[in-house]
Amino acid sequence: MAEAPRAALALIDCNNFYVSCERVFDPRLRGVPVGVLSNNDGCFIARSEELKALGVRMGTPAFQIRDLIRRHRVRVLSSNYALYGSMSARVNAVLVGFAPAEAYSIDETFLDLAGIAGRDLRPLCQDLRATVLRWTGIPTCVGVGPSKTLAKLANAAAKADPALGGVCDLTEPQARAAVLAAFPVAEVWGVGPATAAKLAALGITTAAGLRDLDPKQARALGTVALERLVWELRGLACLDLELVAPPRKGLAVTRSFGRPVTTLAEALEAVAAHATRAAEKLRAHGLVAGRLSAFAHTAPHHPGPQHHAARATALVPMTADTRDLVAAAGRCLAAAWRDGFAYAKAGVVLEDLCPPEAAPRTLFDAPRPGSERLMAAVDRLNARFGRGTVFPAAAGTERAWAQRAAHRSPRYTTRLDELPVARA
DNA sequence: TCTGGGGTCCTAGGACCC
DNA sequence: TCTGGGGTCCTAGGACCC
Repeated sequence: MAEAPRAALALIDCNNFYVSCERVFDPRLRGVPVGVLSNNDGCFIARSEELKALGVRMGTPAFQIRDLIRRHRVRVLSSNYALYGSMSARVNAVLVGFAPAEAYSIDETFLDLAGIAGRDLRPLCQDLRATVLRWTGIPTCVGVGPSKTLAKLANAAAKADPALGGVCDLTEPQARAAVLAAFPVAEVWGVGPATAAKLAALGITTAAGLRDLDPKQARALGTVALERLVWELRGLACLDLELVAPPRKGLAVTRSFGRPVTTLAEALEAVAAHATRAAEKLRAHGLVAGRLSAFAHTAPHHPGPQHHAARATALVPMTADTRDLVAAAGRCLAAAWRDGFAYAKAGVVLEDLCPPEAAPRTLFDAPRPGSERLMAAVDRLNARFGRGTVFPAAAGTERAWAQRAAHRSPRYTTRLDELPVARA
């Protein structure tokens, strides 16, 4: 009987992805501590190795380490998602040339190496890293294992130990034992703080400990997800590679305000702008929505009275028309609004998404005539002349509530007027 | 003064039905 | 002197991920 092909999944993870993207286009950022901030210039969401070495943790609020930033001349950047999204597409374009691929997140891709398994995979993985680096400028690490969870774990091991040269292969059970015994269970993919605490109470602190937990006990302790994790750590793949992206279920546009908002009029403007952006995203996916909710809430970190204003409504008929979504969002927020609070954040969430041809027909609520053609024209104008060229009046022009983004780099790869310039 | 945004999956519990 | 059992659907909230 022929032996079944050995399962081998590779996870390619870009190193310090956002920082690496910035460094591709600005060499002055190389070799110095660099951090990229979240929206609103709030906290650090990407750090160069030099910044990690200074002890700056993921998610640290920028204002808390102002001193350290000045002392060590940390280069601080606002996030530039147009650049990162486009660089991510470049990396994936390289990877799909190697093997069937699942783009898991903006900086991680799984590859199915089963067809190539049975020989040493390390030279292939090194070739893959070198090709991505040469063609995109982005450094990566590669982890290989018989399941997604073990591939993730192998990747973390490759990142942690420079001696491995950026590649760690855990397909062989002998290779796994030592790595799992040294790997903190709290860092296993799928184990968050709540589960880690429950496991610690049982004396389980390493990935090896979780692997050896009775699957039934794992299910009782957590959920079916924790039981699956035990099997995955034992080398049994429970999570399939998703070569075709599953249909999207929901979509949200939420933003903190640049400063506290106290009036309904201002919050309505913000929510109209968010609904406008949500409608654009919805149409870009070729979908319509059946349900919308809008919210505004106060800042949970701040003292003072807290309030979370939120309402949802059905969209009948289902729609992707900016005018419908802006109107629905405004009605929801106005209905939920209470005066007397300092609101910090607002958003619009769309759910029950489906392609228009799958949307139920309604007898009495006909869709707006000409909606599709009008929206297509608006999208074309905004694509050609820049986002925000055409927008509903309700979204306002003052935008005093808008976010800070004081340090954004140019959109090198997606805007002609922001192309990098080389002087020779 | 200053603490992100956008997703998915799972479960419990209520409403409702036969 | 005593109130079934089982099924589906929906929603809210928790947990986790990047």
